[in-house]
Formats: sequence, structure tokens, C-alpha cells
Amino acid sequence: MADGGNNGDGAGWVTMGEVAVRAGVSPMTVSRVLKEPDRVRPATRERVERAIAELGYVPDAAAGALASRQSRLVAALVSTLAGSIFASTIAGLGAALREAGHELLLGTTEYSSASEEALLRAVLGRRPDGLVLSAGQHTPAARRLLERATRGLAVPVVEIWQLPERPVDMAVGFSNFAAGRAMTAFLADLGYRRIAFIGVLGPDDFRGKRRHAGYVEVLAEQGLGPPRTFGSGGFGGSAGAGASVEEGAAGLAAVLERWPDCDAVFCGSDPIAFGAITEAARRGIAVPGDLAVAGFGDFDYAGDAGLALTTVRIPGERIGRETARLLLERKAGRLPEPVVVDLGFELVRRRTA
Amino acid sequence: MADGGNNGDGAGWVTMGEVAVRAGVSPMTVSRVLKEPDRVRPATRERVERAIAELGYVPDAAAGALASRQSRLVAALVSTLAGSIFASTIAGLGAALREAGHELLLGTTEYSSASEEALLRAVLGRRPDGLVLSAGQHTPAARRLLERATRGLAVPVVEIWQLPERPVDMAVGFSNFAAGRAMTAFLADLGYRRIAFIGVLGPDDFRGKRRHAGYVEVLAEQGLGPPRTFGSGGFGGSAGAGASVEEGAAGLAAVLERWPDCDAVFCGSDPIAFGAITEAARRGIAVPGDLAVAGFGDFDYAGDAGLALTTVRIPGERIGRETARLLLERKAGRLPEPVVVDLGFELVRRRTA
DNA sequence: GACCGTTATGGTAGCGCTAACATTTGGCGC
DNA sequence: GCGCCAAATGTTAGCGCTACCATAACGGTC
Repeated sequence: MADGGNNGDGAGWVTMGEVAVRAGVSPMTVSRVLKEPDRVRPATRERVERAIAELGYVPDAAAGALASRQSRLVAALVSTLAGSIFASTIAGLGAALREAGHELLLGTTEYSSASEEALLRAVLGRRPDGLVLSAGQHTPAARRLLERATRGLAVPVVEIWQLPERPVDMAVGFSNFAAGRAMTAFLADLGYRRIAFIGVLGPDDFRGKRRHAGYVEVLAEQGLGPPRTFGSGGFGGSAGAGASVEEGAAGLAAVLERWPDCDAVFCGSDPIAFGAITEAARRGIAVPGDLAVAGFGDFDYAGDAGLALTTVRIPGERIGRETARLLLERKAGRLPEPVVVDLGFELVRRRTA
Repeated sequence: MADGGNNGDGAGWVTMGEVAVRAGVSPMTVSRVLKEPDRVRPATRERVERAIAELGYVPDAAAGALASRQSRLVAALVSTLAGSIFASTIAGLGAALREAGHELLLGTTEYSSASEEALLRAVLGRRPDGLVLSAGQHTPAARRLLERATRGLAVPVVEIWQLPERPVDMAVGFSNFAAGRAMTAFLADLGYRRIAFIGVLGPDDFRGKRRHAGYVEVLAEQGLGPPRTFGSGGFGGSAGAGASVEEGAAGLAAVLERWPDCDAVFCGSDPIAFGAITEAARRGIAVPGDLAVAGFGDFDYAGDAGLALTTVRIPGERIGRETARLLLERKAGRLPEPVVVDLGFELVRRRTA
């Protein structure tokens, strides 16, 4: 048998071969101790485990991936980490994945759809065992890459934070439309009659538009007059929160100028609601006395000790964990069918409406 | 020449061999087109590029890593993504890395130091070309792994958001001590004399403790009496922001009970300041009229349209980009020495102090 | 003790790529 | 045209691991 690897140069990682030599077994047995311990006799296993510990051996995942044809890597592509919209989902996804021996490869597009293809190529180069997508839109080139990965090859894809009518593969999220409806109906039930909507309704924000559509529908159903919508065309609902706060303040100003009789505002996101509340305070408008404000997302600062914002809570972390579960199930060969999981949402009434 | 790879099964990725066959060159030439295009004659290069495009070839990074012994992966281990403390740093790091053809592998410990070793093992298994660490503390086992990776092997490490006296390798951040001093001195200059501190001073929060130390020192220097510190022992300064807000509210209540004459509060983080301001509002205490409040971090909601919080701004994204630069420089063989980069901070005066 | 069916272990080959060297090609001076 | 040097391309040999199959060891049966 060879010497087990890179002796001498001192700067290399310990290899499985070296562990094998030390334990007096073949590399194959070391591999089995790592992956199927039950198939190795306890005495042998202990010897190998001791060698692993003594040498500080850490298996090379790239080599393992090459040989086994599975990377144990799941790539998540989100528009941004800022604003903590996806942060809990990513955290849940990562934790659940790690428990199952997989790793999370994170890519953020930061709204540059030009770089989306580059990101996707880079990520596909790692041959991920699964793909998690938050964006709805893709460039044609990116779309083609995705197609190839999903159809021709067997890379499972999960779209999150929405329930597309025609999912690429699987989806975990909630109905933004239903959530928009629910909050609007809730405000109406509370007796508010002149409900405005402030949101970001730019071309990228598929989700925000769905929420707005829900708002519009309830207004029509309940005869609450035409929509009073202020929508900027900026970045998606997950835009840098700072920008959203500005928009909320500016949005409320615009709304009050155009419809001074408003008694409630439904904001497309919590940061927007925060900006609106700040602007209201600046103008001496009492919330909820003169004006009710509702948000969307139940972000970190919305709680009772802070804003006390009435909002819609999204089970962000559960979306992450469920996504991981789906991916793992699919990989294990169970769950051959595409699935769409609706995790719902929750109305949280606090003090602003 | 062989057939170039996995013909027939239809479910595999295109390999370099297949591209080579299509372009009528050897695999090596394809490899060169990808990595050193200048060393390939333009005519040949174009042929290869066309073949790549037609086949939708995406190189297998794991195989490349194995052969070249560089993974082009940088692992970042942060305590959490929540609260958006590190979000901008991670975003900047990821963007800068991607521009240089590297990828970001993200690991969050979520405060479970028990799982820290597992995380580190998983991450080291990918043979990262660099390691970015946000935490100060490590378990003994994790520390040993780190040692081995850093010393024996040549994995560069960058510690961020602080300037350790004895860095493991490199560091990019700012002096939390100096920042604590600066804000306290700033409040003193403004005429506040009875300045309290609310923060999380648990065992993990090295950074928060440094800020507090700066506060204490300025108080002593300027004869402002003994520190009026309320410190909970909870999670680190980057804990879930929701929890921090609660702490800020509870903290202010505790401070006012013990030292009713306070005229200013320096909060160890912006979420804490937010909670404190909310609590002040609840009690009818005018900010900054009756009580000045300062935060730390300049988080997304601190701006003028929102809280208008006086705070300390940390160049989060620049920390990320600078970290990437250091890692890449080191990898390129330049920059053989350990470096500590102080990116400083900035006092932002808004309306709460 | 020869037989068998397990169960435990080892040998061989190769995953897709690239470093290092070998070879070919092309351009140019004389 | 020949020789020569550089540039362009090809060949060989693994990187560290795991799938697959072969062999060896074991424990019981008659």
C-alpha cells in the first residue's frame, strides 16, 4: 500500500488513506465508518474513530461529491438579506439542512438581474442537490439554465414565499392574495371605511402586487369605494428596509394629500408601515385614533415592546424548514410529485389598528 | 479518444469532454478557454465558446476544486442573520467574492455553541479558501479545528466587526471600545451629565462589553459619577432584534427605577434604543426633551424618516468588501503578513439626542 | 469438518477536472 | 527552405473519495 498520501509537505489536509493506515484498515472501511457505521464491526469502528480523532481528519466533501455524484449542497437564491424578510427563512432552511448533513450555499442577487445568470451559473457549478428560489422573475438566459437543471437533470427546485399558479417544481409559502384580502377585510370589520394602500408595486414585486389585488377585491366586494392606492415603482418588497421606511413616510404624505379623509392605511410591508406611523406622528395624527395603520410581515420591531403594529405574520422559519424537508424527501426518492405547500399566515392585532 | 462522458443516460450534466468533442479540441483546451482565455488562439476560443453555449455546459466546480486544490469557496460563520447586524457585511462579502469568481458558504450558529464544532467540520470539509468569523468565543474542540486549519494548513482567517488584540490571523472591523467612548463623550459634550447604559453584557458578547468599557472610561475621565449600567446577560449584541427591543423597554424601566434622574441613555444596540424610546413614549417621557437616547449600529429603521435615532454608524458593507479583498490578496500570495484593518465608525446625530 | 448463508472488509475503477510536462504548430530571419 | 523559438495544443497522471463487485471471515448446521 502507498504511504497514504501527502507526507512531507506538511501543509496538506489529512486524507482518508492516512486514517486508514493508522487504523490498519482499508480506506473503504474508513468511508463506511463515516457513512454507514452499522455496517462496520464495533471494534473496527472504534479503531477507525480513534484514528480520525487523533489525526483530526475532516473528509473532503468535494471529493466525496465527485465520487458519489451528490454534493450535499443546497443553493438558495434570494434577492437580498437586508430588511430581514428572508433572514428567518434562510436560518430555518440552513438549520434543517445541516441537521440532515447538507450545507447551504447562499446567493443574493441584490436586485441586479444582470448578474442573476452569473450567480446561477456559479451556483449550478457546485452541482447543488436542490435549489431554493425567492424571485419570481428571471432573465431569459437564467430561465434557460434553470429549465435545463430542472428538467433534463434532476435538480429539485422550491419556490418560496408565494404559491405560483404554475410552479417550476415545488413551492412553499402562502397566498399573498389571500393575505391582502384578509387584512383588508379585517380593517373593514373593525369599522374602517376609507382604507388606503401604500406599497411598492414595481415590476419585480410579484408578491406585493398580489397583496394589493386582495385589497382591491375586498374593497369592491364590500362597496368601500375605489382603491386609494399609493404605489411606488421601486424594488421588491424585500428592498433595503431603510428605503421602505422612506417610502412609507412619503407614501402617507401622498395619500393624505390626495385622500384627506382616510381612516386606515394598509401598508404592503412593515417597514412601510413604520415610515407611515412616523410621518403620522410628525403631523400630529393619532394612531389609531385618527388613522389606523396595518403592516405586513411581522418584522422584528413590530412587537408590543416596539411599534405594537397590527400586521400579518408569516411563518418565515417554518417556510425554511419545510423547504428543507421537501428537498430532502425528494432527494430520498420519496415524494416524486411536485408539491405546493401553503403554510398560511396569521393576523396579529396590536395597537395600531 | 473516449466518447467524452456519459452518453446515453440523458440525466447527466454536460462534461468538459463533451464540449471538447464538439469543438474538436482536447479537454485541456476547453479548460484553458475557461481559465486563461488569452492563452488560446481566438479562432479556437470561439469554437469552444460556441460549443459551451450550445451544450449549456456549466463546469463542475467540485471536480475543479479537487484537481486544482482550491475550492473558490469562502466560508463565513456568523452567529445569526436576524437583526440585520451582519446582513450588509455578508452581502458585501458575497458580492465582492463573486466578482472575483468565488462563492460564499454561509453558516449560522444561532447561538448554539454546541453545534459550532459540527458547523465548522462541515464547513472545513468543503476546503474553503478562506474563513470569516464573527464570533469571539469558540468551544475547545472548535478552537482545535481552527488552529489546525489556520496554522498547519494555510487557510486564511478574517475576524470581523472587532479588532482583537491578538487576532487569529487577520481582522477587519472597528474598535468597539473607541466607539463606546466616542458616543459617551459626544453625549457629555452635548451637556448630558447623568448618562445610563443599557446593553446586553452576557458572556458571549465580547463586543458589547468593549463598548460598555468605553462608556465607563469616559464617565470616569469626565467625573460623571459611577456608571449607571443595566446589562442583561442574554445573547450577543446580534441577538434576534425582537428580543433586543424587549430588553430595551425593560432596561429603560429598570434604569428609571434605580436612577430616576437620568438625562441620557446610551444603548448598546439600535434595537435596544428602539425599545427604550417606545417605553419612554409609553411613560410620557419626551425624547430628547426629558431624556436623550443614543443607539449603536445605525440599523435600517434608524434614519430620519423613521426613528431619527442618534447612533453610531458601522460601515457594515465595507467590512464585507474589505474582508473579501484581504482574503483574495492573501490567496494570491501577496499580503503574507497578518493584517488588522480598522474601518472606523461614524457618529450620526439625529433627533433623539 | 465440509457445507452454507451471512456479514465484514478489501480491491478496482473512475467521478470531472487541471498541473505539469510533451508535443506540435506557426512565424520569421537568413 | 531550414532551423529556431515561442505560442498553441495535447497527453499523462492523478486530486480524495465512493460504487461496485470480489473476497475473506464468521457462526451455525448436519
